[in-house]
Amino acid sequence: MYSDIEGAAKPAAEICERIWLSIAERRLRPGTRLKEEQLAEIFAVSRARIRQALAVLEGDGLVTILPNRGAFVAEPSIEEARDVFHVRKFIEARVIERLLARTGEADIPRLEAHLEEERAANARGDTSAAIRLSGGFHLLLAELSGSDFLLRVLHDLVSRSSLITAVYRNRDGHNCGPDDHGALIRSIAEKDSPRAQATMREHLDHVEAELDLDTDLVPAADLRQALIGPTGMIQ
Amino acid sequence: MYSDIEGAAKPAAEICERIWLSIAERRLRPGTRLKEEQLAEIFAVSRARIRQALAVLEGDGLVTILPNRGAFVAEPSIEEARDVFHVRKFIEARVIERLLARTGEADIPRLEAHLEEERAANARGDTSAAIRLSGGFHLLLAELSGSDFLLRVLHDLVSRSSLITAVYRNRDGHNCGPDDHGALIRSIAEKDSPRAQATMREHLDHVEAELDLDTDLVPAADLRQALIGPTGMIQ
DNA sequence: CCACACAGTATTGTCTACAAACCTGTAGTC
DNA sequence: GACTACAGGTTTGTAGACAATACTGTGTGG
Repeated sequence: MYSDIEGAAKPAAEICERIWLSIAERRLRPGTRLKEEQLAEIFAVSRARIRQALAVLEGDGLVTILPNRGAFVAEPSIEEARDVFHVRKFIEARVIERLLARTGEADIPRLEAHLEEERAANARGDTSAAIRLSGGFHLLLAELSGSDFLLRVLHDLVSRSSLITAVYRNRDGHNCGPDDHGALIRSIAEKDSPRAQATMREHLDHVEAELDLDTDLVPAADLRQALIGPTGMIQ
Repeated sequence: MYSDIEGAAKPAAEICERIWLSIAERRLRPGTRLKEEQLAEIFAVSRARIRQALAVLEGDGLVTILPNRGAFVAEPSIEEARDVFHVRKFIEARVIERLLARTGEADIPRLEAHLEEERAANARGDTSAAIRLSGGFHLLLAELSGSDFLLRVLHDLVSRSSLITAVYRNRDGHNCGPDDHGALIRSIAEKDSPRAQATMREHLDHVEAELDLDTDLVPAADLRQALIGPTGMIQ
């Protein structure tokens, strides 16, 4: 997820990865305060490195930074969740369009190798790896599409999706089922662009359907709303 | 453009704004090296502030940072340009969809006030203001849509579009004509979502059509390609 | 005369120390 | 008894200095 970030500072990407995984695994709940010095001690690095890691995570929508206040695990709203998935459907359709427009003969083996890793992680119950690889599959597609821009946008979207899934998922299923990814690879191998795009759309619909985006039980997004309610009256 | 960035450090946003405007006005050409100390002296701030400004600009695709090498004004490829406009059409359609789904009675005056500013800037030949307000119109729509996520994504897209327009525009016209924005406001006022979305799409098509995205005359994107050519043979 | 290696210079990356802002708890006053 | 003002402590923001890395120019060997 963050391992492919360019830069001499390898540890910074590692810190992002660890924090991101902790959020995706629900070990860090939304709203949790992330003190810089505390993180610096945990990761045994200087505060400066923590600061730039937090800045990256803020850019990906995983943490919210309030000036002079500190960093907190972000709390995506239901509307944001819908927007993210809405946009993802278009972006990933474009990714597949670009992917199939390329030569792309050598891509299938790489995709299947990735899928195999996913299956192995699921088989041995390695949740961390499963989450990481699940998002990584979509990023691999974007990478193979050859568009740096789409890769960047999708990185952002996948990152946000991880947080959204952690907050709103209604059962303990993983982000994306490997079966869906397998079907996706088959569609791509057939080089039928409209059909592959449709498969992707169904896959994302499927992921979105596993979320509780209908309830108003947003988990303490705002203290005021959580205690008083939207109307402003004490309930 | 960058003026609404949250944060105690107001100057950082100002630096981003100045650099962005210089790029959009073609005062800074793609590939230009941006030395930190030099910028620090120009803006009379510390190098640390420059670094974080450059990091923000890199996130918006305006500059490219090479580790241990420095920051350079980015050089968007033609394919990236197409991707950006392709994505913009979907994002801005979504913005309008969300905007009209809201109550949005008080929005029209704000949009018209903004349009008036645009016209005034154009009338007095203030290119800086015209560029700033032209992008700002689209950001205002996103802001009025009420979606922080869409606003963020669109900020990124508008930013990249500015650079793309600066590189590839085939005449001296501004980014967006105010007339198009006027038609857009009328469509929105009528609360006919499909029609307003179509108007937006036409507007973006219009902007894209003013770019030279067919030529292979990418202005020195890569020194090797610029001097030797894609085939690798001396021409 | 050309190619390679080396050293000097300049620029970036990182760390540590200081200053400013915010929150919490306490004392004073109406 | 409750509200306001103030002080202490904690946390973030900023600046400056040091170390690492990459580029440029010169010298030497073939």
